[in-house]
Amino acid sequence: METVRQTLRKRILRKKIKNVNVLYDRIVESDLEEFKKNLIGLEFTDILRKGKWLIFEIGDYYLCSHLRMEGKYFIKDDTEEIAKHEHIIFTFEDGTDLRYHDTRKFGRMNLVLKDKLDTVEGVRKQGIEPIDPSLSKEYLYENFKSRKLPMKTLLLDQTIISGLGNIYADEVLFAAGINPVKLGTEISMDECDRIVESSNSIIKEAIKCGGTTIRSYTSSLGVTGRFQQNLMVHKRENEECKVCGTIIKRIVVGGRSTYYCEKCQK
DNA sequence: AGTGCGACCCGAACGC
DNA sequence: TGCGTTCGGGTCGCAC
Repeated sequence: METVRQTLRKRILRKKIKNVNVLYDRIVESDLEEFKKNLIGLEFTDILRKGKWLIFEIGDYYLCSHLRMEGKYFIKDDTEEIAKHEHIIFTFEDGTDLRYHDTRKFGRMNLVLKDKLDTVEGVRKQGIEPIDPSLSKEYLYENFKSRKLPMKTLLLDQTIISGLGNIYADEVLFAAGINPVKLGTEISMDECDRIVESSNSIIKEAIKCGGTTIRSYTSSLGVTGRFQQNLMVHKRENEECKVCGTIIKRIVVGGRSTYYCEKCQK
């Protein structure tokens, strides 16, 4: 998401919106008519990010956008035909479009006045980012110690740590040497410290790499990440652990595919 | 209150 | 150059 933010930021700021075309209503959670009308004539002035939410600054508003599993943004000439799965189209006065593409239609957008940002529940409830220095072992310990849920599930809880998805959660647990099914109630202060360190270094490195692209087709704006080369466990079922050679296992935790090394992760 | 699980969608990958 | 089934980079709501 940070890669998407940085790339988009270079390409769409200071361009006046001439038209907004919504082809699939349910993506827009805020009032649809306001969404279609209020953005016309305005320019994006900045793009922020909170966890996996992109937050476009525009006039008196924030446009909050969550891409969920497969949402992507493309910039195209406005003369190009609308492709399948392009659901929301912002047309700029310079003849280009910003197009939101989402195969599974899971993504969501909310247009809110700036002082109402907290009314977007998902945005408001975000926890602390791995790259935020205020993420501490004490904070994690307090949030984990009473929870009878597997650590894998707790790392995916965006209200505790903000921004870890299924890939990075597996990688953080591997780097921290923690078994994904270990319960929050069983976790030590030292393990929390390792989660702070691992999540910070993994996310920083992933941002440097331009993110992770697993499925081989074009990602947002045609940008392809390189972090998949650094993956130690995720999507590596039946392959050897790069540290100890043990065969990587795949299990399901909280309904999510989970990859781990049973020797390295106790 | 906290936890488990189906729903939301669709295409790709898989099994036969 | 089949066809049905399963699975998934995420989150929410509902049942228990």
